[in-house]
Amino acid sequence: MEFKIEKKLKKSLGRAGVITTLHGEIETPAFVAVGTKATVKSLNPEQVKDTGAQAVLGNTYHLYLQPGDAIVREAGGIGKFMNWSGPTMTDSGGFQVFSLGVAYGKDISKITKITDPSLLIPERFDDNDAPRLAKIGADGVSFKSHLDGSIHYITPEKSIQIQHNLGADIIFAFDECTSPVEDLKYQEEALERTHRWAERSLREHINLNADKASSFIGLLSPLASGALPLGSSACETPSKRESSSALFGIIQGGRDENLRKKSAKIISETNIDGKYFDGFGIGGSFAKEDMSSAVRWVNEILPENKPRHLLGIGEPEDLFMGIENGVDLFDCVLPTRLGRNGTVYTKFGKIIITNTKFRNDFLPIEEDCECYTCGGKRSDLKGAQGLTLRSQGYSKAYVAHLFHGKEMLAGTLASIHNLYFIVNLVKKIRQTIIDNNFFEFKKEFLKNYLSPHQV
RNA sequence: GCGUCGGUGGUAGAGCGGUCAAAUACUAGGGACUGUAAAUCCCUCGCCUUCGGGCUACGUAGGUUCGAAUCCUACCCGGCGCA
Repeated sequence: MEFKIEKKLKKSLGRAGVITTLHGEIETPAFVAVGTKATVKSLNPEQVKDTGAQAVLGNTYHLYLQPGDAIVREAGGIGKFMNWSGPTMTDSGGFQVFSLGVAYGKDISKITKITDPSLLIPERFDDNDAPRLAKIGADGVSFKSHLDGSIHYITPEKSIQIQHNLGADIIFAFDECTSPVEDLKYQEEALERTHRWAERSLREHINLNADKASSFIGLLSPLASGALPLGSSACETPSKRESSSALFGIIQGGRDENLRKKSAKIISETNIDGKYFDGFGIGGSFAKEDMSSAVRWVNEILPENKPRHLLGIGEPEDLFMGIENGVDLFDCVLPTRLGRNGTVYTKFGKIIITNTKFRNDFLPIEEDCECYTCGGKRSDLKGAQGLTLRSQGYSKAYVAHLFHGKEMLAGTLASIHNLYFIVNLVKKIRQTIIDNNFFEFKKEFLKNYLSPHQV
């Protein structure tokens, strides 16, 4: 993996660049589609590609449980397995330490509305035997499978081994995403743990690469003698080579400035015999107000020449914030989850498509949207005189009808629109960095998007 | 015509003397969702309300009872059986 910065945003940390992987380039800043279980929910890879998404991010924990990383490896890696030819990434399972741990069954998530963490500290105490599916142990995390209740102990080494089997282009160190509700003392402990795990992740990654390199040499000998192993093809060798991935370290530290900066410093300096992380993830569960400062503190310290991924974010306003503060990659479940649940993005804010007022609204979700759902990607249609026509696309009334009827196509059409909306918002922002009008665009977009007026 | 079973909120369907404005599901209305325990979850769903409560309701009309969706009578409507 390589990363090249093309242009920097003046008076800020922002930049536009290109990440080159063995499966293609990612022009950054970029929004990566989330495909937890090796599928972007309700979309096939072609539909994902048509939204403009350049990469897909799967999940270690989910794919380890089902179908198992051995199967994915046998299939030729997550990309081949899911029939996605572009760049792929996998998350380490670190988020599940949080979502299946302290956050399990609670009203806390990636973004919390609680601004003052001290408000919730008392709750922590009568909370210790609350049911949870993830428990942090001495040198890893024990997970109780949400599928069948079986217990799995995931260590940093295990996470990296699984991720090597999954074979994504970019993989992440195993970390602990902490709850914003935890106090400073806990955040410190957790951060030290994440840092120890980071080093172990990196070490395992390097060891596995070394093993691969030696088995790769081993593979060469029968080829050199012209004796192809039965069942193998000439493609085998390059595909083995393709399995080498880049490892990103993850910064944590909650909302505390010192911890965030310390984490950025330690993770960026972590190395095994002079081998460092290839890029960085910025993790954590935030109160929304804390996010921009946390990102800025971190990115001021991280080396400029390596990509930074703001994990699990975000909403349009978060994307502007992140990009301005030096983030290169984002991923977020919102476009697809909101889509499946009947909420769609528009430049004037989100709308709930099932609302009564859309039942007889025969216009597309956004008339000038270029996504398939809104009709924009239908320019291949020809009129009587051979003129190119713009399809009317699907109307709000129709999409609403599909939701009311619980038709599968509902989630698909809404997800296509949402993913297109977010992916292309980031693309537009990238272009404004290159064209030197980022701040104007940001002001104009957010003025419309955050204002309450209707579509 | 006789007998019999039944008629409950937008729908289906519990309730079978007080704790019933009536379980539950669906529909409907509104909302939430940020490295996916998620095609999920939450709230509302007779009318009025100063949110304490008030009023009208379980086919219709009477009656029994301190009290009836629940018991009795008549009538209306529907299913089934017999003529």
